[in-house]
Amino acid sequence: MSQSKRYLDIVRDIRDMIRQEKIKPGDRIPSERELAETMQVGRSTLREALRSLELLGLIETRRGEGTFLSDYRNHKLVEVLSTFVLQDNQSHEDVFQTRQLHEMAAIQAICENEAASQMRVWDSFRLRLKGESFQREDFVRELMVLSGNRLSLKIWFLLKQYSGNPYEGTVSSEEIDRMNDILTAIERQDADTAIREFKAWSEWLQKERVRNGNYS
Amino acid sequence: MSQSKRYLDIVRDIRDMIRQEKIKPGDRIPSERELAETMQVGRSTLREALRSLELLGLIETRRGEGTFLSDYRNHKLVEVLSTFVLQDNQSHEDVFQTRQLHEMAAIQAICENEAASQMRVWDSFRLRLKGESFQREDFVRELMVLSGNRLSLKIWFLLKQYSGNPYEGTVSSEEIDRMNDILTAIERQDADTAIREFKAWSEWLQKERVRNGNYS
DNA sequence: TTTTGAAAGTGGTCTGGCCACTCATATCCT
DNA sequence: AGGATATGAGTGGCCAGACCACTTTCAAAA
Repeated sequence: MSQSKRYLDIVRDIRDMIRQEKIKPGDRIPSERELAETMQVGRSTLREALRSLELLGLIETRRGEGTFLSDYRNHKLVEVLSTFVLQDNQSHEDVFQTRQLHEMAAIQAICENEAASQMRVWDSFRLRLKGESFQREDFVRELMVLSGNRLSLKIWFLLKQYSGNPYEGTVSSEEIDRMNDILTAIERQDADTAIREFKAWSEWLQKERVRNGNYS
Repeated sequence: MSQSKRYLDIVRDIRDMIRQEKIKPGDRIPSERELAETMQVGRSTLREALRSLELLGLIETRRGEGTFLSDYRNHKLVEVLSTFVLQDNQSHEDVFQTRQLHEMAAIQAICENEAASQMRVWDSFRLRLKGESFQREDFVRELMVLSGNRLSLKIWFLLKQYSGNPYEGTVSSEEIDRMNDILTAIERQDADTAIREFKAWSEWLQKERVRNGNYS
């Protein structure tokens, strides 16, 4: 099996090892020399696999200390991929649309959930909206979390990074009004309105970014 | 600058080289030995960078031939999603909802696209619907493709596999009626109806699977 | 007890080599 | 002459061994 490409087997083996041995983020994994021997493979080949995993942000290596399993939320993947891939307008558009798709679906889910739409979260939101340092991203992330779909949340998280911090910065006074409208619609479980308002804000923000040339 | 981690510099250098020399997808990039020399770096280090890029799907290496720049659109974003995000215990429900989400969004996109909703594809569909061997999966996949969002298509494909062939089998006569309704709605660009009908079918099918215990 | 420094362990890198494979070219046989 | 075959150059895949730079540890020295 697996004709050529030993390093790919190693990537898989390491992944399996991490699962089976229940290695948690932050834990140390065996040294390169040790792994190379147990896997019956040259150290350079093993390193090719490790470097790949490191570029993905799955592991973190510290000279003189060892190799550690890192928190997957810190992956550098998006950085690398975006610098290579995002020259393509179609890709850029696809990412935006897909991200927006998950966001709107989250709002839909929240509105359909009787309990969620009556939570105190909304009051808390409004309070924070008045504060100085309310970040756009907090607003959207909270919505994603409240949707209850963890898979969707994770996909959204990756896409967000991939498109280069689309929600960077704090909200302006105009945006506060928009957000209040969205929250109000959610509270009365009016999904259509909430989504329409959100979409309008989302696309306004996107145009704003393009105008300011906020691309990497 | 960039103390330690030469291979990261190389990743960047290669990217710059690709841009400046206007290397297009499918083109061949210099050999490992050649690159190593021009970049004043050992071949093993150079290889670590190349393997990383390969794992991301940015380049393609063929033994005996060389290294080639691969199509940006083949980036491994979704594959990464699968290994890093899908690995932990996700409920079937999350996967189902997210898959359905992408499907409904595809229908929405098709309906909003004037050209797509007037394509001949629909006639072709109807013809095939009458045939014996019409697979459920063909129907949905075609919709995903027609949506035009390749990223969404990839995510859908992944989720479909992950949930164990939800569209296995051929359509029954009852389903043919459902599908005809969906197609008709799409043709008159009635997204709401099309989505509602699709959702009904999708959830009916899901219940059918649960009843038959068709889980992987 | 505190400081120091040597040793062990680790990742980072390079060199040089061998193998397996592809391809273009030259050569040989019919 | 034309088609099959052998050869050699070029390429990626892999390995062993060697340094280097760095962090940790712990025992010896102050």
